Amino acid sequence: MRTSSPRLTNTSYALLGAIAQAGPCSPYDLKRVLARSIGPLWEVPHSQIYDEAARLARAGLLLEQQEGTGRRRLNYTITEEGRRELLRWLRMPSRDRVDFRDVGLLKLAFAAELQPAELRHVAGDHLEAWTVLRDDLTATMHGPGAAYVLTMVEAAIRFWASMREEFNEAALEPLPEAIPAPV
Amino acid sequence: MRTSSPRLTNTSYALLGAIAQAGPCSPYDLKRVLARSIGPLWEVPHSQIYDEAARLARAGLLLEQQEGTGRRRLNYTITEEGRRELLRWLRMPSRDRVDFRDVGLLKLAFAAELQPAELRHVAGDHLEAWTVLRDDLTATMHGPGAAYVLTMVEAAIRFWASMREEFNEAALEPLPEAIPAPV
DNA sequence: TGGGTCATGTAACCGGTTACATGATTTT
DNA sequence: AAAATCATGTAACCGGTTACATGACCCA
Repeated sequence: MRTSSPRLTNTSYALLGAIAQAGPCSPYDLKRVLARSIGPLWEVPHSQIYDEAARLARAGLLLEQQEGTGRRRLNYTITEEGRRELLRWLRMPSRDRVDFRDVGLLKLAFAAELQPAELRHVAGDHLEAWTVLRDDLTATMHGPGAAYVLTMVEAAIRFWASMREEFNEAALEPLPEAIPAPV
Repeated sequence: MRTSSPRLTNTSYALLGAIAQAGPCSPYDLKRVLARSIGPLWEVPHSQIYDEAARLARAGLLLEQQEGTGRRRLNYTITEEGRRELLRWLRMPSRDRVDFRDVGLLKLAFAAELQPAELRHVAGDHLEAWTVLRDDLTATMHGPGAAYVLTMVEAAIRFWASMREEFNEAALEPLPEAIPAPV
């Protein structure tokens, strides 16, 4: 049992946490558990789940077992060592940067050359996208993480809504007239 | 001039936008412009800026010129084609997923095994980190993106603050007594 | 029993990260 | 003129993404 693993990533802990939470899992189960607890703002593609689970098994943090019959799929169980590592990480201060990668932020930052009407359109676009996202995760996410993510999503929705209003008004206002030259 | 480029990434548009906004730039200038407009929630390491700027130049979207004297550093200017591509992207509906990768979300999702006191500690940790981040970006970020990011950061701060309160109260409450057996 | 979706995997590529390294400027 | 920091680059590695592919199960 290899106990010295080549550095665990956040994805590693996501898997450890999911298995600790849900019990023995197939990779597909893991995908579903993660969808419920982490949600669509931090997706882990299934191909990565296969890789990462195998890696964690090699590191001795998961136990890998293959079904003897039928689909012969792999099943993973957390080991005592895995649970210890998860708890250690949970208690450890978090030092990682937060990433908030939203194309809306990029566009906003560099949209100086767009007309107000175009900006309103951009804002409407993103308002729509965030609203769809909210409905999606309201339906699919559960647990303590959901409340956090919802908080953030609602904040984004309020922001884009007010931004659209702002440019609505801007678009309705007549363009500033040239100041008449004093006689 | 190669006009068919191998797919532009968000990072590509970040650089295009930065140069459109700030005029001719050295890679180091770009780093600073991005720090101001995109901020610390979407960092682009300087090594990547060098690579990406060279790629954009090969694609004909930036013009690369080397100083003839002194440090002989590279300077980039946006081309007409680059500006067109930037505008095209700005006007295009955004289809990319938003990524919100916050270790706090992970810990929250899988912290079921922690004691209330430990959870309070986690919440305090993240409240502190987000507060530091807010002060940082208040001082360093400027432009329309800053307001958006601030909105999100303030939401996170409110969330973690209320979460810490919640577990404070939980910790203050006496543990539920065993119900006295009826006589 | 055939079509669709669920489930499971493999493989190649590449953007991005991390680490190394050094020259130019500024400060003390 | 030494130290510190600013500025600039290179290079290797690897996690993560994308694309390919196939077998099992369900339902009409």
